[in-house]
Amino acid sequence: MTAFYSEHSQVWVSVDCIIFGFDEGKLKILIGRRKMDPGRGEWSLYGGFVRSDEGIDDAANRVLYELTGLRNLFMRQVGAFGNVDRDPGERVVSIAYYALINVKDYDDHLRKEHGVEWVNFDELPQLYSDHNKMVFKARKLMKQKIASEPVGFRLLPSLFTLTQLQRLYEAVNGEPIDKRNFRKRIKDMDFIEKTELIDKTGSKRGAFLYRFNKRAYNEDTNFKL
Amino acid sequence: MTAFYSEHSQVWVSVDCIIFGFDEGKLKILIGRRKMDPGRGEWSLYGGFVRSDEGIDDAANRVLYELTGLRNLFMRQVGAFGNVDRDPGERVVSIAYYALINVKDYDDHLRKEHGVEWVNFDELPQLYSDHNKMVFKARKLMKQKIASEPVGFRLLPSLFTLTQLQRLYEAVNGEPIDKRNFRKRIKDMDFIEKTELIDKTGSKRGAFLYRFNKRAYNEDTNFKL
DNA sequence: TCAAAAGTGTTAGATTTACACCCATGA
DNA sequence: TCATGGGTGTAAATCTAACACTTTTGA
Repeated sequence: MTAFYSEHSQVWVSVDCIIFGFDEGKLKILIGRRKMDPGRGEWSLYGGFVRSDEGIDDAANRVLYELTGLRNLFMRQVGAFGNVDRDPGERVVSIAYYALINVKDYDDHLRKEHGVEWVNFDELPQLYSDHNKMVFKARKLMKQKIASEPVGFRLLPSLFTLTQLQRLYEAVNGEPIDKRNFRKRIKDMDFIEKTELIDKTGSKRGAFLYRFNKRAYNEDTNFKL
Repeated sequence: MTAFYSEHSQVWVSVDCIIFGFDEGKLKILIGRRKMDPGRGEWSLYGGFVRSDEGIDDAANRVLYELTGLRNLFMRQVGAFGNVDRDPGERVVSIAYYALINVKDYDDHLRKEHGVEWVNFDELPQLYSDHNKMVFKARKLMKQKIASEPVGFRLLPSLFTLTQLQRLYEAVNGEPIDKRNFRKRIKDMDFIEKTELIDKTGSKRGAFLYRFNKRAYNEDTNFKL
């Protein structure tokens, strides 16, 4: 190690994950009670320390995998949080990431093993340290992202009805959307494919199921909801 | 220190600054030749290590102040960059920040002392380590920010002509703007105040100087350029 | 038979874009 | 006098938002 480095001090670096889900028409996030000191028992995001042999994105992916058993989740960095006193124990800089998952893909048994729960986004309790700040920023970025790229599908099953899709966008935007205008816009998006399958769980009449065609999207390029 | 922390490894954390300026109708950023190993002699962003007794935002502000002698610059975090091998020497996670400054506010003597130069944004050379990635992301965020909040003024003198303002927005967006439509939009923004002062440096006829009124903006709330 | 969700077009208003000429001045 | 940048309005096109009724079917 050269003198250039050694004259400076090192800190711990961790990652914290804001995991968004969508269920029963509501936006949710995954939180749990902290099992260690400091802050034992407080509501908290799930996280972990970055190891010396892994990049920060790799660390976030590892932590997400440990928690959910899922790979290739949609994940984006929220930013670094590094106030001196943010961690009551030691100096820790934490890098927040948000991820979008389909609630149904997450094995409920595994979820309970980790002691985490889906809570409604707008009934979020106070969280450990600066986690509320992280969640706030994650939400803002996620909202922007979903409005400009078709990643909302990551929160739904691979087959979904237009009403489900509308409810999702309503939950993300926090305001109701006109049904006819919404469907008109969807019809213009060639990468949302209608199938011949019908979902009967949401209504007596039944609704057509749609699917997102990633290939068609890549060719397309225009998105605006 | 509790066992909880000590079983994990620490890393160095640094900040790197993408400093945007606007001069002669072009968007510029401030870079210099690295004066230390590793990477001595390569073009690089200006940065520094985060100290154990300062937050990361404080570190960025300190580094900006060291370099420019300016306080209260408009500054935002770009994100954390933490690939294992991003720094050829040791494991360093770096947090990038971008700042907007008025080129004329930066004392040229001080600039030379630090050995940094204003280079045209679209003639950027290859930079040290992952600094090009940082610049790319900073540019994207800055563009978004300037389109949604009136912070572009931070790149101009406090008195400016409408043509200067238009050139700035053109440089940021990378495409020409219709003069009449632009001025129409500006007229609707009450927080851009016309003064009685006239700038004769840009034309024979002279052009009215305008100023940004922050107070009027805060009351206003609507911005869209 | 009726409650509940699915599905479907049109129109007015707002926003955005395109476009061309006269003005004032210093060289 | 002429070259240069400063300043101004209108009309067409596009986009957005508002709005109500019919269909299907299980309970």
